[in-house]
Amino acid sequence: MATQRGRTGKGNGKANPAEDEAVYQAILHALLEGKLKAGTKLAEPPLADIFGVSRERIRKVLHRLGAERRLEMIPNRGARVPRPTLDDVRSVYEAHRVLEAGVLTQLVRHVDDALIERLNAHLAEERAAATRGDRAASVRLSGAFHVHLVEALGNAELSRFLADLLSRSSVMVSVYEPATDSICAVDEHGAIVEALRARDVARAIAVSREHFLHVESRLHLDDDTTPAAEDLTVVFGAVKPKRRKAR
Amino acid sequence: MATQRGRTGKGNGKANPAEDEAVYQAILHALLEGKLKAGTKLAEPPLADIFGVSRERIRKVLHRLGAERRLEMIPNRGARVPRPTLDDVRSVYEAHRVLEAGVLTQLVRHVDDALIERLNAHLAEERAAATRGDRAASVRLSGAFHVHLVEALGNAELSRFLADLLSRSSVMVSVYEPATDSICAVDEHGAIVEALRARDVARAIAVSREHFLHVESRLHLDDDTTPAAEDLTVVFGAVKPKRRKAR
DNA sequence: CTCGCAGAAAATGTGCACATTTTTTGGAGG
DNA sequence: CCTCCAAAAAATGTGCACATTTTCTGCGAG
Repeated sequence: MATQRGRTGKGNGKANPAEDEAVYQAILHALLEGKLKAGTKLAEPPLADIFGVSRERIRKVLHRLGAERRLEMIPNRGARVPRPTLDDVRSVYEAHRVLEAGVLTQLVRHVDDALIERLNAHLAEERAAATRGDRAASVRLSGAFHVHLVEALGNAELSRFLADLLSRSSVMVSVYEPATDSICAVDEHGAIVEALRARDVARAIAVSREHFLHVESRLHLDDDTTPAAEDLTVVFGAVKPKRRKAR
Repeated sequence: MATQRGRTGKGNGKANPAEDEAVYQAILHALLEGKLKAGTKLAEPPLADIFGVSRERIRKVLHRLGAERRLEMIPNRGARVPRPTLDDVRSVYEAHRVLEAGVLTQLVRHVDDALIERLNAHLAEERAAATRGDRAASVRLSGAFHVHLVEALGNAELSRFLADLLSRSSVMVSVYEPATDSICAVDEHGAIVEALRARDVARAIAVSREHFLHVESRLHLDDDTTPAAEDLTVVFGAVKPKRRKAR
């Protein structure tokens, strides 16, 4: 009865954009969180089952994620979590590095005390998280630092591009995990702010560059390439278990 | 007979990805070419009629273009050609400027004679088009110059971002047409190459910056804001007139 | 035991029939 | 002549029933 199968089941096309968004967010979140391992197949029927929505709903979301290049869509063969190569990862880091060089170049023209103050406040947060040993917060704040830099320019296009790069690299760390030990070097962030305060473009760029190369160097290839079969019901554990399949 | 309307028309789900692509390309092309004025409503039924495909096909393409932010999608209200504000345009130009600063910074580390030679060859083409008075070619080559620069880095992410910016600004010129007179200053491109050859980062960036500001300054607001109602059959004139409506 | 290959099962792709908005139309009243 | 409002018309959104394609399965030949 759960889904009224009686009759020919004429469409009752009731609009519910929030539901689309919920499914989208759930899958995206699982993706960014690294809960979905690279190579995992995302089939429509099981997902529709798990979220308790129609298959069309799932289909639309999957295609959207594909258009955003967060999923790999193959015609007639469905969606898979992409398995980035090491070169892909380097490409993303390099892009971030190049972008930040441009951002810093532009930023030194607009630095003011207020900006420096805001950045320093952020650095304080980072240090607090580091000494606290809160790794999750450290990772998050580390990325947020670069977001702060680009957002200081107030350019929506650039901000969006950076957000795209960050989300993509955050997925990648789950494949090429950058060593769980020491955290992203808050001091390097501090050095960037210091160079900015001094209006020293060359130094800011140099420090930023070193920072990225440092992070990049920590990447190591996990050649075990786990076949990565996964149980989706576990990943999206009890999100909206309207219906289930017995089998 | 063209589209077998007899029977209840049960789904004949024959896959034809090429058709999707054709419709997508047709609309995208019209958009980039500036044939679709800002604010134009793109309704599904007429488009389906013009291209001779099902409405679902059109719908999918429209949503895809919306996801790429080339069309403005409003829930329950369909797709419209976006009407960028002057600030939007400036934002795109600024993003391009900032990005190129980063690209040049990175590029001076990898310049070699072969690259300089390629760029000079391109400049020769630009000059030829300019003296020939071929405005269309000039505009195209002017954009291609910047593409050459970023592609010299061989970074797919950066190339994609630039392509995105360029395609967006090309749409915008149809709204804020940057004076049909003198062309994009080939000399400024030449100065960038010259600075690259000399490995002079600061100068390259400065020249590039001036170049963009120069182009930006030519933008002028067309406040006439044409109501822009348009006949789609004219825009997509006889692309695939399988069926037509009499009315 | 491996390989190959039908047949079955499952998954993806598409048109269509509606439900739900939104937009247009046509007067009635001020 | 303009404004407001209800009914009609048109457009968008959604589930579903298929067709098509891919993947899985079982079994027999080498």
